[in-house]
Amino acid sequence: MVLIDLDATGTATTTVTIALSDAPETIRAREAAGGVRWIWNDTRAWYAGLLSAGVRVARAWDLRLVHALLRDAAAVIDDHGLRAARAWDAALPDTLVVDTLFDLAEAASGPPDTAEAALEEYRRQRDVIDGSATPAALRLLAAAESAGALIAEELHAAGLPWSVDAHGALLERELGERRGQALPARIEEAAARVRAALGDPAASLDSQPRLLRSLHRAGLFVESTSRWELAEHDHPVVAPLVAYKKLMRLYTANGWSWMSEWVRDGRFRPVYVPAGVVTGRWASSGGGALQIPRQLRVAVRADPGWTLLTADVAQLEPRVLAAMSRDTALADAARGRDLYSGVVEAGAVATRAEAKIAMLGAMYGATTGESGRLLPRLRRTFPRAMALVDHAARVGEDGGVVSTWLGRTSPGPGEAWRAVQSRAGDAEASGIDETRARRSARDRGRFTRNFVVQGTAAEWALAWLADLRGRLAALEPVDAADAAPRSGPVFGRRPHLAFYLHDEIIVHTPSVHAEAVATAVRESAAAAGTLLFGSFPLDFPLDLRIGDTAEKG
DNA sequence: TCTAAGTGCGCG
DNA sequence: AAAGCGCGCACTTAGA
Repeated sequence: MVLIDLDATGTATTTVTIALSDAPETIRAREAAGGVRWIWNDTRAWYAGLLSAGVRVARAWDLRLVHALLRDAAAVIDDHGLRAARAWDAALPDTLVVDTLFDLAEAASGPPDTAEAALEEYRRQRDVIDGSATPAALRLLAAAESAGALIAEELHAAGLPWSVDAHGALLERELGERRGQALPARIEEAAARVRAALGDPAASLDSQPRLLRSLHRAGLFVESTSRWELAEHDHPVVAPLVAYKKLMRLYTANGWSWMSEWVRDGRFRPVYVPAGVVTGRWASSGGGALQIPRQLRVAVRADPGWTLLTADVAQLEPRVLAAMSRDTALADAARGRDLYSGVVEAGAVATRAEAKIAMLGAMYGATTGESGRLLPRLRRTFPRAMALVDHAARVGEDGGVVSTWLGRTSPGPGEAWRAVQSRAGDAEASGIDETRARRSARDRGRFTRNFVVQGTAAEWALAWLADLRGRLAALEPVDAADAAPRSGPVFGRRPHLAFYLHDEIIVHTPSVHAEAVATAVRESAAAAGTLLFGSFPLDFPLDLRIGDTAEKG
């Protein structure tokens, strides 16, 4: 089930159904001719196999992901029966996503997999978008989402270059030698120090309730065993316990067993889940791709003859907020410099630290503490930006939905939420009912407040990635002698995205292309800003580094 | 023996 | 123990 849209403008379609067995060669040939967009039920199902067969695809339309977007989008006026087509809600189970295309022919569940169903759904999606309140934005969002789905598979196929030696050296330095079943020596030593400080040689350190009781017996009256609370007390057990937790975390989350499970052939290949978060951010499944500790960055190493380019966007979310609210004061504060310094110069607050805390508080919905205290000053200086997030919060508290810049819409309030609110409105509602209702309303308000900003930032990042992907593909591949074969047949000879995390990317590139890649990364960031926000005067400055490791500065 | 929920911590 | 959003994973205990 594959269809080809032969019309680059996308207004008319000519479709061709391709047999699975012919797919790689047919698609390779049509790609070479150009101007093609592949329409398929689920990118994961198709693209992993194509990539391992050495076939790259320029453009696609992921019916499942676009269906999910349109199902919830507030801009949709006539859904043409889309919401009732529940079969498209099903994701392909992880167990069916394998590296060979052909094993998927008999997929037992997942979205519909006939050409007829796909064509019908595609036409419906086009109709829904064309007849919506914001067709241009939704079209862009659908294209960006689909590009993201391609990129997620490509990131997995290429992988992040990972040095087992550097990782192992770090583990030995921090934990000591690996000792089979037994804990490494440094962890045992830390545990012994904790038990000595507790005066309890048998104390259990890995069970939160038991550890808490041990701490109380030793005279440390904390309410939790979290590092934050421990650090506020002056007690001989604090330092060794914090050290123990730190080492144990490294050992269990990213130790030798993580390495042997997730690093294969010099590559870390996490599974990315595009739009896995309601806001449109990506999630990941397996390998903890989105939680790799900075400490482990030393293990990210370019192949010989290759180098790594790491780039992240400075203060992406407040910049996006400035653009979507058309707040020129905030844009002025951000343009050409560190946004937080600009906020200080605008006179809103006294220090950069205050600016950061206040701005994050505005986007997350802080009400108390330093952040809450600084908010009124931010509102005075940047009224439009603050009005946008305040309004999003109010809509959420009232049970409404909010949308990102391109039209991704938040989920509605659940049945449980409504029940809590309506109970508080009953004649015989108790004070507890009212408190609970108010609190859940506020909770939801903070969610919708953040949704519009986090979600629009995710859209900007998708636009950045999609644009960059095209620029990287246009660079000359290197000779076979300079190849990095572990990056796979498609990416072994050309610069490729190797990692992505919300506002940061790592590109693995032949060294000869490093400067060209840096230019491409900068230009694509600028292009993403223009694509989303037109001529609104705001830049998206990057912190960009080139080197053989991907350590952050 | 399985699942769900709680806790804590890593990332943005 | 986070005040203030969004995640995933490891480990434990409680409950069926």
